[in-house]
Amino acid sequence: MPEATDDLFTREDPIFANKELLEISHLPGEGRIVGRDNEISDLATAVNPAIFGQSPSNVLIYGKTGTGKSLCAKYVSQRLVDTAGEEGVTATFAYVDCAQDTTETQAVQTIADSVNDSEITGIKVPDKGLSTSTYYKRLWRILDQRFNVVLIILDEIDKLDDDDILMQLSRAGEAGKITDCKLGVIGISNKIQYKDRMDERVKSSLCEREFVFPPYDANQLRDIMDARSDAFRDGVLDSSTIPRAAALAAREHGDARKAIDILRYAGEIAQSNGSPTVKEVFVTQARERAETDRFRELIRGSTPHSRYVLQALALLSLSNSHKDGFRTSRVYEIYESICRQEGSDSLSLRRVRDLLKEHAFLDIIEQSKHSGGSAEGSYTKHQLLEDPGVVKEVLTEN
DNA sequence: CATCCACAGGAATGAACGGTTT
DNA sequence: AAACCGTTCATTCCTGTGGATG
Repeated sequence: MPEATDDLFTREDPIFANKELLEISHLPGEGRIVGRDNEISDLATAVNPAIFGQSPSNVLIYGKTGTGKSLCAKYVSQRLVDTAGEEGVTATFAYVDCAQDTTETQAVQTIADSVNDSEITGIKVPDKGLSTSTYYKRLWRILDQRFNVVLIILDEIDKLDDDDILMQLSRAGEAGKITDCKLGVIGISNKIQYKDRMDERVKSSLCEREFVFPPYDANQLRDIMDARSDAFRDGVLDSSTIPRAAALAAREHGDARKAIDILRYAGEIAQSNGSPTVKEVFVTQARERAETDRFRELIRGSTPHSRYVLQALALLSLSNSHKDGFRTSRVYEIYESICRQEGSDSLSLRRVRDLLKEHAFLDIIEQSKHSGGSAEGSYTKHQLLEDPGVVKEVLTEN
């Protein structure tokens, strides 16, 4: 609707000039990745052979969330594909978020689907309905048909509930499943201990190279935010805003994603307050909003009972502050009463134990094992890692 | 030193569901 | 239309665990 001149809507955003720069999905272009130069060149040497159509080294990357692991992996892979193309080698890479595709079948499906082009190959990769081995067979066919080299990035590899896919991928060449195509795996994990529970055979082949990404320090975070500051209009950012946000984020976690979230929220708060500039004080409010948003995202899609369990724990933490956790039976009692209140049948104790374990895996709660006392054997205590107030608020929203 | 209790967690099972294939 | 296939959510049964108690 062009050129209408009423003042009902603001047509010029007073704060943001280019907000996409602050979206999590936004991939910074060349020269916009800050403070990861060493990591990038290390990665590049590891996968370098692919340019000549040889097998790239398999790589495992460790590092906490928001340290630029997937960013660098994607960046290097893209550059590799481009460079290989200049050398006349057809290469591609596939990115799998194992937090979403937790099972072997789903992961293979995503890989096959993302490297496929059914117009060229004539191979169809349906979303579901096929057996795992069928997906593999189609994947190998596609790869042999189309590519000389393929890189497979497995992000959050520790969320995978099986090692099977790693086995298959690492042995694909040897077992003669693929003949014309070389395959490299880049695994990304934020749990250092992940390697310990890996199958021995997989470990030796997958961990040819290992890199650890350290958290960003305050200076790097500031550079990262500076690099994206043209998301805002000129002069809108107070000079102290970014340093404040960087200091806050560095002290707490060194997570670049969270830091950028905070910056974006600060801008949105300025917007809704009608403030002409993004003031330093908005940063603190933004941090709180970032927290609740992150938590809401974390439990999105979880079943009602999974929430009740969490709610039970939140209630316990609120009424008994400064306790180092609550044992399963206590949580279960409260959970049962919440169920009665909600008018739904409660699940078995066994099931609730599993639900608690799932939350522990997502770092929403922390579990600790204890033993002692007469007739107590071993038991587990659960403690909320999030702010109980936030948890209760989000869970009782609707 | 065997017993006991309250809890942990593995294994087997199955129903419901949404999809493909032939 | 019937046969398959994988996933998720849940239950039931069963075997460990470990320190105080008699």
